[in-house]
Amino acid sequence: MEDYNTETTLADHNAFWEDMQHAVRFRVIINHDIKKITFQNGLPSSVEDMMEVLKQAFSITTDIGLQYKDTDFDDFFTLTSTADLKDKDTLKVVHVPPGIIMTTVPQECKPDTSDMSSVDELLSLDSQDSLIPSPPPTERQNLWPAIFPIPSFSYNTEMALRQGNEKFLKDGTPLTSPSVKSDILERLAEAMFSYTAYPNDPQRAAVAQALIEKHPCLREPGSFNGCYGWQQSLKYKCANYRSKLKAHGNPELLINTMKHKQEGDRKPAKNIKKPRKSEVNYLPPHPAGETDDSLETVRLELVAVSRTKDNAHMINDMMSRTYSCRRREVVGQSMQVAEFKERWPALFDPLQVNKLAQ
DNA sequence: CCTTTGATGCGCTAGTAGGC
DNA sequence: GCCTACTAGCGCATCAAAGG
Repeated sequence: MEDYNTETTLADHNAFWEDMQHAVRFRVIINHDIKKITFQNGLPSSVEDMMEVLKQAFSITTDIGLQYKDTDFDDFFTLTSTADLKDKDTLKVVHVPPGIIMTTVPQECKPDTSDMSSVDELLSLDSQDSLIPSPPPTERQNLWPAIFPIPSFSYNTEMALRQGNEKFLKDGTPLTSPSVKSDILERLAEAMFSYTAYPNDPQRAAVAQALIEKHPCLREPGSFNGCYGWQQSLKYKCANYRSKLKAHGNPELLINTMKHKQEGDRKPAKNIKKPRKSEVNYLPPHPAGETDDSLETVRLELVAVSRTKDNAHMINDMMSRTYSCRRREVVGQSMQVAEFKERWPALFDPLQVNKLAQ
């Protein structure tokens, strides 16, 4: 996420604020980013307003929920009132499916897992407990929305669009600007990627349609549906965007590169791995500071520890650390259950299964 | 009726051209 | 150097026709 002058932007949101008080500061966790935010003149009166302010401040384009860290339990709870907050509290931004309002504990916002039966699907479960690490950047909990929400663009682009729309309504002149187009494509690709790394044709068409509906000046005069060019550009952009993320080491995409395919599978279209419906944590990165080798050592220790008694806490910790390894084995190597069981005996321990099912 | 086969279209990665 | 646009070569899913 880009750097952001939070306090300047917040000044624009005075309309949200009621009771003017002294500055209140928060530590805000967004995926792996940890930010600071200061409310100079008191807090928004409602949680919804608070979410809006945070979304604006941190350029979040998707629907979010808010959790706060309770000092008694030392754990996160869903925020139901800004009155629960005090200076220097920790807030956590969680992504929720559009239309779902979080009014209770976070576990109830998990995706539907009632039909999950395989080990692969079992491992896909997210959890707030200690078994699975905190959400990685690639986690997806939002299903593709019925109506795609067009995100906000850069300040320059928004200004150009505002003027462009006014001109379009006056005389029908479409807006064509390479820099505006580039910014729009980048933000749309980012927004689509928050739902899926591989948007299909109907999905891209829906995005293009939503774009020209929101910004009529982007409608293409010669196009049969007004946005076919945008559909094509989004297609190219999604592919180029994936290439870019690959270069940055995104594990979900790296697994589909020729280099990372097994011998004999090194063809572009062969054995492409995509997340399944309802799947989250598809291929999370290793925890900070961990490598394949270091985690392999942990796995070997885990196998040994699994044979001893009174080790639940240690196993929990080690299973948590090695979660990303198991995802790689399940997704990348299509391992047989028997072999998987041999490598990860603790996973099949009743205690661990209960933890996953919670 | 079921299975196999071939045609077709879509979408993937890697690589590249050309513009800025 | 980064971007969009494009191509080559390929795998995969789908579907209709052919064959047993």
